[in-house]
Amino acid sequence: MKPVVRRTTLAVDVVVLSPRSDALAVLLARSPAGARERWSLPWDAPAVGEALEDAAARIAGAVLGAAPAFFEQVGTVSDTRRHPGDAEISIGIAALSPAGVGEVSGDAEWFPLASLPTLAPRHRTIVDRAAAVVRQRVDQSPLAFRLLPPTFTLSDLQSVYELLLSRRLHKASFRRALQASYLVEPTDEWRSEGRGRPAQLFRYAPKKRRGARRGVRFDLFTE
Amino acid sequence: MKPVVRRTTLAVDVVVLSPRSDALAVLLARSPAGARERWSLPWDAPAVGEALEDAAARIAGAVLGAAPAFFEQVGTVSDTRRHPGDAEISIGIAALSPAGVGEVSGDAEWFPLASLPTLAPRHRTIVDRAAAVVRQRVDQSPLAFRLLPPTFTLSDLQSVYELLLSRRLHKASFRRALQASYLVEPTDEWRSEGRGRPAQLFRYAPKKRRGARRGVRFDLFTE
DNA sequence: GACATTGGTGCCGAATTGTTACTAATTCGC
DNA sequence: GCGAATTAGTAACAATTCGGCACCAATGTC
Repeated sequence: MKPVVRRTTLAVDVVVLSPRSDALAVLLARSPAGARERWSLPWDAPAVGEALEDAAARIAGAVLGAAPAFFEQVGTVSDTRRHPGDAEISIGIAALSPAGVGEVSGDAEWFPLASLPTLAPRHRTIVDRAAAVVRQRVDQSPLAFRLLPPTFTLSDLQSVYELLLSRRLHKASFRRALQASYLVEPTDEWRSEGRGRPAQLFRYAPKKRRGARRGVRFDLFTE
Repeated sequence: MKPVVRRTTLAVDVVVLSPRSDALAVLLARSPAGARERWSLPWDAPAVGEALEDAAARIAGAVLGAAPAFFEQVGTVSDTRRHPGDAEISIGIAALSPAGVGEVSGDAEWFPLASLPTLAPRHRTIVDRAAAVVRQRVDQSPLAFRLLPPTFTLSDLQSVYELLLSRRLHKASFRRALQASYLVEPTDEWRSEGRGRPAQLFRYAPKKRRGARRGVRFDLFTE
């Protein structure tokens, strides 16, 4: 039996994540009148010939006012859970946007991940997958740097990691590991945030990594 | 502007991976006459209402003779690289099958990852992504156990990890880490492989994991 | 029975990690 | 002005983990 392709309906659903007021937040768009839920993820169909990440950039940009800097697929779903546009197939894409970037239009709003409004069931699934993927990949990929502006303090960076991992980290250990990784370099600027000692600003500038081959870590299993 | 879904053509492309003759191998199907390449990944469209992993199980099962035990999406592609059935959208799914399982039909064959025949460009992309995803997730998910039969020796397990990671591991460290993880339990069976001391057989039986919270690992970045 | 081969463990020095404590530079309140 | 509060950054130490080596165990081969 020769395989054949099938025609179906398709949507790209984008989970824009950004640190807002000390929590990891998702950008939701107000649904058009008559929808079952008041809020939904930004979504649309990709244009003909448009790459999926380009579609995600366009969709996120329309709501955020600026295109996020980083995209990652978090899974394609085809189950029976309802999609706002009744697409059979949804491609879920996480987009990371630095804190403070973008001018959210009146039809959109940031919601902390921990207190989302009701979403269409498929959108709820995609948000959960996006959060899981981001948390899983945070120490294999420089995701945290995509949630920060080009220059940042080490305390900023640590805060982002604490948001993503949902736990406190030890300052000295964090900085020691970062130092050893040659991922950041200091600038000659300093930021004064009001009270406290001013902090030096760093930028993400990964250097030559000598192969830091480590043993197998069985203790990182998530299932 | 209200978003709308778009109709498109869809295929599920499956990368069946299994250790065969001391290498990680991919199962390829002989292409029908007239195709540009002699070999291709097993693929088909999902049936209406069929979940993607179910479709992957059906597609892999038809070629392998037995359904693999584990599936994981490795990315959906919509670029212009050619698909054997000219699908606009391909959903790539990795399937892991234990060594020795299945009776490959005459129309299929195992190829070591390192020496694949020419594939349609999109299939080549999907194979590369599958290999990358499996290698990245090998110490976050019990993938290696899905490439082994229900009982196995610790040397078998270490060999699979070495195949997946493409490097040698230290025996004592490997076993120490495994011991501490409570992922396997011994059976009372032993296997004699000809020469050498017989090895005890173990089975995958993950126990209560006390939260082994570790620090951030900047040295695992892959890009 | 010596030897080769594979399985499995004990031990030790080196490297890494978690923690506590300390110093540094600034603002705030008086 | 000056000490308390606050945030940044580092030193030093103890505990743990890791990699390598050596060794013992059990089997087949000659």
